[in-house]
Amino acid sequence: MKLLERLPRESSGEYALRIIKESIISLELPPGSQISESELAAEMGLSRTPVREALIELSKVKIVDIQPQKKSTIPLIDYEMVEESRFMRSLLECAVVELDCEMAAPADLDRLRENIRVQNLYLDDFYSTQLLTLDNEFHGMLFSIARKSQIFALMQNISIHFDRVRSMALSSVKNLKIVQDHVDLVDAIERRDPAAAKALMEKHLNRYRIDAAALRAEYPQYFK
Amino acid sequence: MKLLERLPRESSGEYALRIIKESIISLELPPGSQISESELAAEMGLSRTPVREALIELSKVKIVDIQPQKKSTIPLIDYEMVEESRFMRSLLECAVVELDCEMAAPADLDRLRENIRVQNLYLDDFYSTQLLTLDNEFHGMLFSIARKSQIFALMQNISIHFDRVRSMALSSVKNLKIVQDHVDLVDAIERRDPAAAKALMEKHLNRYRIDAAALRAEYPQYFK
DNA sequence: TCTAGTCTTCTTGTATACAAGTCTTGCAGT
DNA sequence: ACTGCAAGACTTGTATACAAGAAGACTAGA
Repeated sequence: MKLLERLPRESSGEYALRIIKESIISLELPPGSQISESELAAEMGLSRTPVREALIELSKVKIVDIQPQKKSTIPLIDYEMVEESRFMRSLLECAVVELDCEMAAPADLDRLRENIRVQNLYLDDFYSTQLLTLDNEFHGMLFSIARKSQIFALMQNISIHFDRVRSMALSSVKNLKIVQDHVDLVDAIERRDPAAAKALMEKHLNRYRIDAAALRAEYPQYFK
Repeated sequence: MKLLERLPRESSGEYALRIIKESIISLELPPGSQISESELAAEMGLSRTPVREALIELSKVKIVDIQPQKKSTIPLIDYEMVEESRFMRSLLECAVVELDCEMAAPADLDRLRENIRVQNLYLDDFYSTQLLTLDNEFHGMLFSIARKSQIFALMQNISIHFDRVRSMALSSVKNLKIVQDHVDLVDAIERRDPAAAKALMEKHLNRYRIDAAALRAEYPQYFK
């Protein structure tokens, strides 16, 4: 478990949630592994309480499996769950980019393009965590512009299933396509072309569907 | 706060969450009111811990507002949030009934019709809680049939905003229409007619949009 | 009278102690 | 050798004690 720095004014609970979430996505807490409130708390230098709160939240979206009075584990990757997560994202994101075509102000487009510019800086970097973060921010902006931030927050939770698979799959070759998708998306929004924007988003999110089959062959121990 | 019976094998935390959620929907914890972990715990005969866990979960979907070290309140009804919630439901439910048209087995249709039959028994009842529960079960079944249960669970959380408004608006006249909608929906699914099913669902969920304006006039103190 | 400061009392946040359930391990009896 | 039971070492669940921050009231001083 990699201990990141604690952000200013971040409560212990928020800190625990952030660290655990990152560790699951980065596979430092690998699928199938057993976890313990006490152990995690000790590693992070906290008490069980905030760690427990974090685990409870993660268990709500089945990214942590709490078996009362027995044990807690990081579930194996359940392809049905990944697909359910992808289905939900696809629906919501497509609807949101359509709204964006009506609602995006010039300043919004500037912010999106600035984000993409930074994405390009990290393109060749092996440390794709940065790129993942920027990607999340990009999609978050699309929701924010359409005044659907709360939905984005909710979706983030179930998307962890998705992100975990993504972090196994990301290669710099793919990254190139992904960033280009973002460019095309912003262009479509600027042209106020909802049909094109929706189609682009659908294609964009579909890039991850193909990966799963190959990954399953490569890391069979992580799959159900 | 109405104390319901504790279900068998229900943990304190689950119990607390259920009671608090019901109390918010039924307006026994009215919008704008201040709440306190200690008070709620005392009323329910529990310690702060499980109550706190429940409040944290509810605060994630902004149906409880926790101001650290200050106070916690039940937020006023925020129409933007209700609309966001309705937007999300509409999108997901419409997509799901389309799937149901392909995926529903005869046994599934039977279970749906049985639920509707019971709905009719409670039609004239003033205690619409029963009807609300049946309605939720009905929609839950639609998700389950399409193998999208996790999405339904997630959606339930943000739907509290919606349900709170619903519980102010439900009248037996409306109930009649709602139950008829359900009948029509199941018919469309049986006919394997996704276009009709989607249209019906959209109309069905739209019934609640109209209410909000009138309610705001009637209960201005509950709105932001 | 007004203002500044402090103290009391509330809140939530965190740590710790204890309860209760589950599984394993080892020992005793057959 | 095998079976059954009991003790212990885990787990998570719950209760309680304490810390820290915020807000208001009250007092002392100008």
